[in-house]
Amino acid sequence: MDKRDQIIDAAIGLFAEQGFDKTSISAICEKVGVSKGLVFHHFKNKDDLLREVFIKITDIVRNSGERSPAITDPKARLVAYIESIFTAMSVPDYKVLYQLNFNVMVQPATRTLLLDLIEERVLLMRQATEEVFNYMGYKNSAIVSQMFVAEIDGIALNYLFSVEEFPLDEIKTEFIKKYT
Amino acid sequence: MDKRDQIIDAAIGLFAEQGFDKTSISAICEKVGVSKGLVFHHFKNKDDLLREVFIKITDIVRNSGERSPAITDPKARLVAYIESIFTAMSVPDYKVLYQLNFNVMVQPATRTLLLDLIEERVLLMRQATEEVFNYMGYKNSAIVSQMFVAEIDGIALNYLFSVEEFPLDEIKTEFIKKYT
Amino acid sequence: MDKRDQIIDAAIGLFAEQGFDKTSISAICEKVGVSKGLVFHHFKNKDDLLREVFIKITDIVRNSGERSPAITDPKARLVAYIESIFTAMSVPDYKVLYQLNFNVMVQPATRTLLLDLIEERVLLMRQATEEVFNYMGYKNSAIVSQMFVAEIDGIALNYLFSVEEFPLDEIKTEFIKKYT
Amino acid sequence: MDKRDQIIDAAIGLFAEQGFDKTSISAICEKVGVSKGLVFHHFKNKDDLLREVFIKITDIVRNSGERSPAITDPKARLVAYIESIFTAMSVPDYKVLYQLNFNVMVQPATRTLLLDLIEERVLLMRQATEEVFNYMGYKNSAIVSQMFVAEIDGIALNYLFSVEEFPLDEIKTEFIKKYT
DNA sequence: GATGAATGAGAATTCATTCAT
DNA sequence: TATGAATGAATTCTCATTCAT
Repeated sequence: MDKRDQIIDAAIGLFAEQGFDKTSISAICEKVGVSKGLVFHHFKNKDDLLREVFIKITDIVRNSGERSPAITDPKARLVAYIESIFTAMSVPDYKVLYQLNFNVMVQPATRTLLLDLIEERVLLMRQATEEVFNYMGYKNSAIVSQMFVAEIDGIALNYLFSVEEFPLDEIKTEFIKKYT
Repeated sequence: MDKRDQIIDAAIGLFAEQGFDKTSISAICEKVGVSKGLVFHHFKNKDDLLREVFIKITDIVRNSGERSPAITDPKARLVAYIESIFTAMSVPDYKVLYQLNFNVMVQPATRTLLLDLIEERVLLMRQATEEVFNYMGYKNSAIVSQMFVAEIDGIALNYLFSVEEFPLDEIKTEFIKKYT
Repeated sequence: MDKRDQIIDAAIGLFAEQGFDKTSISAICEKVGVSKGLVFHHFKNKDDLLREVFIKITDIVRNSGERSPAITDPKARLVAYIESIFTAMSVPDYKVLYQLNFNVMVQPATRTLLLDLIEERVLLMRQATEEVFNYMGYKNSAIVSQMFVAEIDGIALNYLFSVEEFPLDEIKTEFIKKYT
Repeated sequence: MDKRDQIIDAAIGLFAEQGFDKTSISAICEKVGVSKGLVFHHFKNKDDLLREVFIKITDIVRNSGERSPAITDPKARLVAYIESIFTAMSVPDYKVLYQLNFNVMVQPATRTLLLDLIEERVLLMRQATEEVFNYMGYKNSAIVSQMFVAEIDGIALNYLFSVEEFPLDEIKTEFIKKYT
């Protein structure tokens, strides 16, 4: 794999684990085994690297979402949708992405930096959700899906950052019940 | 007001606005008009200051929550509870606290630092919520209130950090509908 | 002497010897025996240090110029004036200041940075010169003194940066002859 | 034109505008549209490039000076000589060369690097000047021409780097008057 | 001739923290 | 309590230069 890609991947991991600010370029270099110079050869600065990281994550999320099979029953489709989300949340590889996501959205500095990319991603998720709710015949699907997305965010947040064990499965069951 | 308290207050504001990492001790000193020496006279180090900040916020939250009047009707009580939460969210003074809260919880370094205090606060909120659901006769009030808290978190997150305008009132209405 | 002043003095020497760009903060620190941190404690950044250096030099020049005795004969006064300038040029302590001066004025980046201070100093010198020429009864003393100052600059430049030996005394004699 | 020549030309422009130190090889590459590798293929290092730049400028100056027509009257010849110098100073294309010249002569590092080339050029100018003064019958033409060259330098310096408008024409008139 | 990935040395700057006063 | 000089470690970033292709 390309050194440039290796750097991005290492950055994804470290940014997620330690946060953007607490991750030094040196740490990334050590992980990949390249010089600091190379990072600045490929990326204008640290902020630029973060943007590229964010773009790559969005791509991963986008591509992973496309394998939903064609389910015709509206209710079954919603259930499948919710389940795919909860599954993604608990896959180790994806956990990291979620963590990074929150990290970056909540931090004022990084948030500003990525505002356009965040907006793009939010839209992406809202559209996918709205479609499902439309298919179920909701009249106020716009509001409902905005709430739905928010709630999923909250559950992910509590799951990923909970102090004690988080009963994801029970929550999922309850969540599905509420929406069907 | 005590210089010590002034420092804590300034820190709350700056930590919320810029994040813990991006806020330098110097910036706090400038805002309050004291020397760096004084900050380290009152607080062992920057981490210690953050803990004091977090403790003060928990106190504010705790005290603000106690003025709920005794409502006897279960459903009305839940509605009042939800409404008090949504109201708190939108009061400017409290917004800052929420922001700081997310900031600190999502950042691995600060999260570790405050783990015990976070746990205490989470418990506090969960108990208050569980009581309301118990009163409504929920059998699985433990799970439901955990989900409820998570969802509130998500809504707060989306409200506070949304790119576009967030329709808090419509979401509130929909949210109440779902739980009653 | 104050550490701050020591830093400025060391900077004057090194900036003159090596040029502003080629002088690292580390080099200054080594010369004075302080940490890099201290330099940035006293000066906002390297540019700021340069400004303080320039201000100090202007002060030195200003104070050194005031000891001209009251000579009544116009011609004698001009000669004394020219001689004081040529003397200053050749005193080792002052040589450094001249060198730094040229260095900083010719370099686009530093020039821009110091524009206001340079202007102030140029005015200072022009006024002193114009007074002397006025006293001699020149009608176009404005132009003549501007030319005079320019010529002095040129002579200093050639003297300070000449490849071979520069016959300062002969030039002085010739220069005086031309103006009297 | 040769890529090598294009690089030199771009370097002349950038070195003059920003100074040698502040001009990165990358900047030159961008301007010409070539890779960094190519620059180091043609020039041993950045210092070598500067030498080539200086050599090219000396050539330009040398060639431009040769078109002086044969004037027999000594005084007229001096006036023509002075006028050709003042004219050169104000032609935009030449201004850049003068600027670069000062830049490089005053900066200790570059000065050392180019010492032999500078000496050659200084000699060139001094000889041309001395010839004119000899033709006018000056006995001490060596000293006079050294002073003359210095003064011209000073006037150029003040003209090129003056804060306010510099009255080049009036100065020229006055300058000619003084020497005739 | 020509490219561009890769390096390594060094630069400015930031910042928590200590300590003498 | 209160100040502010002083430190040292870490961090981002720049840049000339090399080298395989």
